[in-house]
Amino acid sequence: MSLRHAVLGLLSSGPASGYDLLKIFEISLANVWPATQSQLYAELGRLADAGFVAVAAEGPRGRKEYAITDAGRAELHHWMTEVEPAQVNRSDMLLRVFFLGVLDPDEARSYLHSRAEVADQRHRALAELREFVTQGDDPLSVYGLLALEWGLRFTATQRDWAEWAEQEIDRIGAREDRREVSD
Amino acid sequence: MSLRHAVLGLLSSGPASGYDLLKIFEISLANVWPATQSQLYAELGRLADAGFVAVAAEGPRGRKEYAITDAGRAELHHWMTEVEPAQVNRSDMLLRVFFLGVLDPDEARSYLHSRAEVADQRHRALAELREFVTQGDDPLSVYGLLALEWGLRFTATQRDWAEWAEQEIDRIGAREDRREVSD
DNA sequence: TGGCGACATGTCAACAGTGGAATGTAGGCT
DNA sequence: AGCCTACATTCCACTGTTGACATGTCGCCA
Repeated sequence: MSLRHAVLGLLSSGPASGYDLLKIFEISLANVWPATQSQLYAELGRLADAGFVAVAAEGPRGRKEYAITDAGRAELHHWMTEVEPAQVNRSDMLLRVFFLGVLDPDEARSYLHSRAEVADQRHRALAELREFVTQGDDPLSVYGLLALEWGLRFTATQRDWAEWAEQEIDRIGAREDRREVSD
Repeated sequence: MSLRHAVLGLLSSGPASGYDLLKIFEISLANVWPATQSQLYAELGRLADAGFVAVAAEGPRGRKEYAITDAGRAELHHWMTEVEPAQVNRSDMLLRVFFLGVLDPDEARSYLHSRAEVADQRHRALAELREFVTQGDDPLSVYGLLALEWGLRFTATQRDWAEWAEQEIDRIGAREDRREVSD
């Protein structure tokens, strides 16, 4: 049920159409809570039925501008302050780690190496984005920068872990070799 | 479609019933890829239809032991080596950060403070788990320890970030106060 | 003025995940 | 012998997510 709160959150800083929201989802929320167009329009409909948003204006091409209502603001506030964020986040990246034993050591190392590279790339992309964003003036909201910092730290941790884990595979191999000799 | 690979991965180290697998999901995979009983049994059925697993033995109480087939092993290997892990992971924790502006500074700080505390608790629980696991002998597979280390690092990063962000809220407040004075 | 690209919304089928209910059996303890 | 617990499976309704398809319009530029 977080899509609905993402929409309420976006509308909390001003009215927008489904189309507008879709753009914002693609740009700023893409790495946190991606949403497709079908989902978005459907959610706007449900939100309107529930009285959390209302059509504030109609424009050309059937454009409907939605604005958040007081009930919507209350719901958003409630979600922000009273609802515990989910504690588990599924990760197919980590799921594979559990089964690394089905690969041979070279493949396992290669998997971890790729994780490190991907994390490093994402880290550098975010660093560049921050550069870009802090230079211009008003830019991404202040809170967007907190999220960006999270991404920076997270990708760095991920990269370092993957590099460590890759070396760990070697150490495991060495350990098993010794055991074979002593057997 | 990762549930199916989680099941294949578990079956790759030996046959098990749906009930057995459910236990394993609750214990070792709970933090990586949680699954419910209904999902599991349904997936086992589909996997059997697809020829990736087969009923190896039937036991008391209608127990069916499933074993992975060669086709299943091939599918698992393919998924491990050829399929790119998802790069985005939805996070309602981070989604809220984007909208921290709708809260007043006290509430925002409190939100971040809770995140730091939860992360710290989880960190300590994992540290204890590792203690427990590395003391006994064979324990969690070696690769499980890589995942555990990931959790340790991730929770530490999360805690540190949340503590930093909490202070950042103060700095933002101070900055805006100065601006008000100069206006 | 003709057409293209961006604007804009809506619908549908399929799959994935959640939570709960129903049902029944085997084995161990008293 | 009876009962309780753990074992074990199946089904269902609901929600959330994806991707594709369908449809139409406005405004600008050649």
